[in-house]
Amino acid sequence: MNNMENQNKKIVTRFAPSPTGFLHIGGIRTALYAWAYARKNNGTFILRIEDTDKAREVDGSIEHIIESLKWIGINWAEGPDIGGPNAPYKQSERLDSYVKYAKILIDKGLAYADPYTEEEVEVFRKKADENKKPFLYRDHRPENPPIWDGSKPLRFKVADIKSYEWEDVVRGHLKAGEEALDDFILIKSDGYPTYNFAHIIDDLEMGVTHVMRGDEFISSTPKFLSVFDALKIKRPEFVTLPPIMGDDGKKKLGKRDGAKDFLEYSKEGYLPEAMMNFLAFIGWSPEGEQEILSPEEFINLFDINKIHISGGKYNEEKLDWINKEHIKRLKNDELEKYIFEWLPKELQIKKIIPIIAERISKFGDIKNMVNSGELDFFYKKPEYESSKLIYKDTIKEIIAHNLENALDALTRTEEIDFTQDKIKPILMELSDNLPNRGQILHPVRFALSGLDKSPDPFILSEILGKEETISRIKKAIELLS
RNA sequence: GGCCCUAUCGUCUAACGGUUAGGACAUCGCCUUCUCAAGGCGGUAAUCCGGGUUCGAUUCCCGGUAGGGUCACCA
Repeated sequence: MNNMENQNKKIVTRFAPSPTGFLHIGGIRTALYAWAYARKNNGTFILRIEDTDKAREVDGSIEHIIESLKWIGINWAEGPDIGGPNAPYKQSERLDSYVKYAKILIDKGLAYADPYTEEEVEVFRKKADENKKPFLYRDHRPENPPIWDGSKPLRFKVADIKSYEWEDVVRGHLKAGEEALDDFILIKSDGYPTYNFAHIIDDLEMGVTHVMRGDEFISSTPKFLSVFDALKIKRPEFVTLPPIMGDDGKKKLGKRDGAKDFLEYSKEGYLPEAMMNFLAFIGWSPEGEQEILSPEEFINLFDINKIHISGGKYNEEKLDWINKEHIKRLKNDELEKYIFEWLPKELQIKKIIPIIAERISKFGDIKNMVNSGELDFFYKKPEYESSKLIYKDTIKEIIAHNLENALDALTRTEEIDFTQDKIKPILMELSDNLPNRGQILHPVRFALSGLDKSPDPFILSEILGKEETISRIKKAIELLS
């Protein structure tokens, strides 16, 4: 019944992080799916900040979260930075709403002040532990609780203790026994609501139709359901996302075990559209076999019914491959912009771009290329031993002779503008008469680069230009004599 | 420990009970090649175990095992 009712409604999804630090790929993935689903259905995507735990709050988190989401290309129609019809979007500014609904529950006799201290509750808990019984607060429900004045926690009173069953878009039919129900805290003694209560009220007031979140909330869903019943409000659709496991172990990815700040990927030179592509596939796959998706293609293909049930590992090798594929698809001017950002002034040569582009999987790799000195020869004459010019066991005189021929041909050619298309035939023609092309191509390449491993001599001479190419070959001949 | 959930190549996954179990990453080999990179072609490699149901189980059911989640005045 829920399903049919919601089909005619405008889709509203939200991402509701708590400002307790940076976001890692797990959080971004949750946001991505909620955003994509709303986008695909012309719905509304809301950003809400769940800042009800003042002790764990970290300064600057909200800005950091917003920056992370914006980088990957997720935008929202309503949020703390832009406002909207359901403002405010920070739970700490919505306390009136929680109190309003709390009072409704109190009036119905479905909420009461908790007279015990934390220590006293702890004693109950320990005792249950010792008896190897699950702890339930409701086993200790006070007979005559005091009037709630805000100084004590306000607890929900489960009226109807029963087994709950519900439908999850991803997991299907789920159920839990009555031990999943308890008199949990709605509003803490500091006046802030708990997640368990606040998110229900907010989702209700903001008209959220689809709740997407990790599987850690499955266990507490019966509690939410009991509140829906108490308040007589309709359940939203539950969309449980599969966990993302760490690269190494089998554990769910978390900040404690190595999950990094999402913005680190930006600093390492990954493309935001590649990150979106990568994240999209951790927990979902489309119908076809296409693996490289633009943001538009992803939104178009996204289907919550194809979200996976079981968790997948975070695989950085796959990320690198996806990123490389996205680099290949970049327009020339975009590619230049990205690559030049990582290059020192003297290496910001247009012609060097394809050489670099096909050798990296992320732009941060350029840093290693620069630091290793393997690009220096583009602006600096190479230093090397003359023996390095020798190809296999070819005798020195032949190498020198071949270099002379190359020099001669390149000097006499009428081409002023050296391009690899023009240089290649010239050198290849010379090499045709040789027992092995390496006898001329190797010394030429080495004369130009001074490196065991480098791009081919044709592209090198194009980048270096006629004058520099000829000069370096001359120098090699001198070294051999 | 109680409750809940999950299980296909090393990894991510596809396969509305009938497929030589498909694809991708990684890996290996070959081709192209003076080296590197890129590219092309190909190979190795999987249904956790045990019972059922069925003419026929990767697929449905039960049990085991393994893994994950959760049992807060955290979200």
